Amino acid sequence: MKILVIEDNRDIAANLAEYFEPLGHVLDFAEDGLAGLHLASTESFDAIVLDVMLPGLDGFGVAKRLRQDHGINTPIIMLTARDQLDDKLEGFASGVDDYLVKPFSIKELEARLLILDKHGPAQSAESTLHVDQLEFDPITFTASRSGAVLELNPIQRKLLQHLMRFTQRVVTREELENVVWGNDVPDKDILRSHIYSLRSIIDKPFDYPLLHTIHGTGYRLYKH
Amino acid sequence: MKILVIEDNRDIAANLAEYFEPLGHVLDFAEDGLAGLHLASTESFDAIVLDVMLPGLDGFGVAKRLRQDHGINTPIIMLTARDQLDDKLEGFASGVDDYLVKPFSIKELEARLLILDKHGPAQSAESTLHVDQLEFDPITFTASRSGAVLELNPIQRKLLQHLMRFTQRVVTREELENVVWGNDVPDKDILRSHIYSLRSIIDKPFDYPLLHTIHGTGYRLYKH
DNA sequence: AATTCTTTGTCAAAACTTTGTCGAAATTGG
DNA sequence: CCAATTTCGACAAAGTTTTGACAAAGAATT
Repeated sequence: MKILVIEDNRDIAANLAEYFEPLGHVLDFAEDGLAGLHLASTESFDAIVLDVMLPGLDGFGVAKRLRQDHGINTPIIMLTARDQLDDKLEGFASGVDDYLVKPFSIKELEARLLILDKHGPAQSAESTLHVDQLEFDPITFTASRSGAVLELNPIQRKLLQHLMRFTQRVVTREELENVVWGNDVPDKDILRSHIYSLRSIIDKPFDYPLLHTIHGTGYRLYKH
Repeated sequence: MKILVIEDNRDIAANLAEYFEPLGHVLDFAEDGLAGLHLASTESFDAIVLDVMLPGLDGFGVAKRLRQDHGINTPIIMLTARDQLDDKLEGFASGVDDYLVKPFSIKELEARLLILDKHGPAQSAESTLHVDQLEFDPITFTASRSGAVLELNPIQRKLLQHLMRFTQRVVTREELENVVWGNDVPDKDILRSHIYSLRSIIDKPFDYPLLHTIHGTGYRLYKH
């Protein structure tokens, strides 16, 4: 497993390294929120261990920005101090998958990391998305426009789901690329092809388009 | 949602309360099997979270007596330790609706509770399952399509049962693998073979297929 | 308003991945 | 030991993703 540890306390970081590296895991470290955010959004990890208290950008900020600005859904385990228990709620709201209260047993951390690795980030039951005549049900993976069923392949599905979730704002190309390929984005132009094929399914057969290009930035899905 | 938590570990109970109560759910707690049984049979809950290991009457006993002696079919999610996975079958036989292996991510529990809430106790493991012309009786383990009896071996049975229980959503390969083999999944390609043999029994002899492939993800059993 | 430059759209063929098929070998349980 | 079940492997079929070349649209510069 490749794990990113965002933690400013060097003792804790060193302990984690000592325990996990001999087990064959690869750890990367960041000592503050911004450095962590940068690493997390440019490289690909199986999990992120994130302290709440960090110099500069705190843990919530990191989690929120990773999820919202970069479309990255690598599982995150948050470390909180016992007197910050209320923070857990804020943590879950910012997209954290699990938390541990400090001081924690390193074995417990290991167990939870393994669970996240195996089951992936728990997608809490999402409900059907609507944008004008468009409908997408993330449970059955069925999409339709004005009642007509749309056949989507996996990439088109991911793009549509993300665009529908954030219909109220412009979605950047980079963000879409992260949603589809994680941090291993293949080539600059490939997204264009997929947007084209998505359009030919969700827009072309209908009266007016819903997927609009924001030149120089990205796309936005909405009724004009 | 009103949820009964039957769990003797106070840390776990406290964590559940901290996470779920601010979300607007109401939790009741019991610290042993008998107390849980009493609460569950005198009050009404939307779901029960039940630990296997309890002082006195264990989780299976609670589930069995709730279902059999009290006729209560409130959805039950069972919490099992990692080394008790083999108990799963016993659990389903006692009327448990779903499982989580400890330690678990609280978000995963939330997701499963929401699913049970949405699809209700009608989906409980004990009642006959119907999907279009397909029928499966989980008590006698007999399956039929349009009245014709289908002979299934154990793996085919588990696959069909799971697919029928979750007919309303896409079931991932990984999930099916876990259902059949627990956490010791043998090899990537074996599930394919079993799906093939399941299809040749439940679909091939009939007019139209019910088991559909969701490319890149898994399968879904439904009438198109 | 014409030119150049950059970004985005279009499309089909090639490369690649995932899934289906089925016989044979290995394993399991009565 | 035998019969049923499960695993395994190899190839075929189906489906998906990438690639590249050119066209069209939009922005910037003169």
